[in-house]
Amino acid sequence: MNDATRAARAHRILDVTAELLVRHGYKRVTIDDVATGADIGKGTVYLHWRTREALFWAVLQREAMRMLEQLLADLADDPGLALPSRLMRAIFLAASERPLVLALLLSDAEILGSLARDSAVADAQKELSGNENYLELLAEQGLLRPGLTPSSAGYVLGSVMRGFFAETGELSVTARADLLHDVLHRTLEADGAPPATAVAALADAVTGLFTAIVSVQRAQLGSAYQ
Amino acid sequence: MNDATRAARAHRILDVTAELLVRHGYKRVTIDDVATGADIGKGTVYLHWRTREALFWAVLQREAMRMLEQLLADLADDPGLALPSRLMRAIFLAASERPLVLALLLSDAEILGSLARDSAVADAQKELSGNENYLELLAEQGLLRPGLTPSSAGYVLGSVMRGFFAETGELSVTARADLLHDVLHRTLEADGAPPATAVAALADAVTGLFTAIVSVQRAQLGSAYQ
DNA sequence: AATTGACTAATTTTGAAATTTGGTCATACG
DNA sequence: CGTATGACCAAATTTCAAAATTAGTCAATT
Repeated sequence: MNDATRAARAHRILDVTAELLVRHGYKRVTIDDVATGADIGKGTVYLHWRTREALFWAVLQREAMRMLEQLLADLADDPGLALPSRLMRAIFLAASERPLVLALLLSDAEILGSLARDSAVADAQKELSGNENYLELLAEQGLLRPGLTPSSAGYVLGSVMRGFFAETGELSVTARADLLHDVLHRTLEADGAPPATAVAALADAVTGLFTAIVSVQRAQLGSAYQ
Repeated sequence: MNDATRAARAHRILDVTAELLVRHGYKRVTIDDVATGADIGKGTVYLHWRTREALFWAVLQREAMRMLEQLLADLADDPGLALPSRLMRAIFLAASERPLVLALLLSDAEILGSLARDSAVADAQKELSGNENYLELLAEQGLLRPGLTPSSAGYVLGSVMRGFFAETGELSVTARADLLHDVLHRTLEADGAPPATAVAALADAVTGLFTAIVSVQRAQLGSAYQ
């Protein structure tokens, strides 16, 4: 079997697993279900992933990666999207239409199961709601509101993201996303239009950061991807 | 037995229960433990509360009430404390030194047990992190930033409060409280110093609101209180 | 009249047996 | 050949009934 066929099968397995995870939750998805759903034998699943956890984690990684790839594409057209208010609004919207990414960010025990207590999952959560490098970057480019340290800004960013993801009112997703933008813009960013050079530098750095994450994930997915 | 002695005993029971709840969590606190700790018979506990849940709920109510009473005292000296940024900062600080109020706001299942799924608890959570009346009040007094509806402001207030309570970084409690103040001030409040008359009216209304809550709770606590 | 703790019904815990499921690998297959 | 498979086994989970604990009551006691 060639690499392309093998990768296609890996993706079919991930598709089935993702579907089952969203529909039934971590505990109720068995490897037998996955194998049956993908029309293959159970042993074949283990030709791609060593354990059940590794398979489920690969599903989450692929979802997060797809979101990052979309963000990378948007970022290429519009560097201003790298600013925290706009970036977090975009992440909020993109995550809202991806149940598994949402589950990841909300630590949904029903869907994540034992992965909810995994350190890799904790890392991914941090990564997606403002990591340290990103905040240092903002500070370096003078894009942080004067008086804010990267650490304070990080706490605010983390808290606000967590709160907005967790709180589900009657408002539409876009209305909530716009409010998130407002809060972060007024709270974290300096007054006035940011200098285009700083924004460009930030966008480059964010692009590099996201690309690095995507590469690491792609490597971990191994031959299962592409 | 006169009312004062009876109330004193009720408070002793609540003291013991509060202590045990914080130390051991909901599931591990038995009525026998409480009775023994308060040096009375088990039946005596039931002379004050009909069920175990009612006793535990009374503990939480008393804690929340004490916090509100402190806020009412502070509010009397300083009407500006009724503004959302300052009020939520005060609630954040006051709750942070009250483990049971913190558990209430964080829906801590370990400490709240089955109460975590109680509707009265959900109501109390809403009450303490910005209720609807409060937001209407802000709107009426023109203290909300132009463009914000009470419902949008309510969503922001709820999300931000939830996020700040849940997120525990390396920052000190006061640093986090100050950041909470900043976020809410910049996000919810109109620019410039608020008119003293509006602030006074708001403070009066908030005082009325809190007093009403305290009265209701006091009534529910019944002869157990005062 | 107020308090109590022995008592009971209901809930929770325990543990062992039965079932399910993750992971392996000798066999079948193309 | 190398790849895919499902019968197989150990480990984990579920089941279920017996044992233990505990919420709530109330006749006896103070």
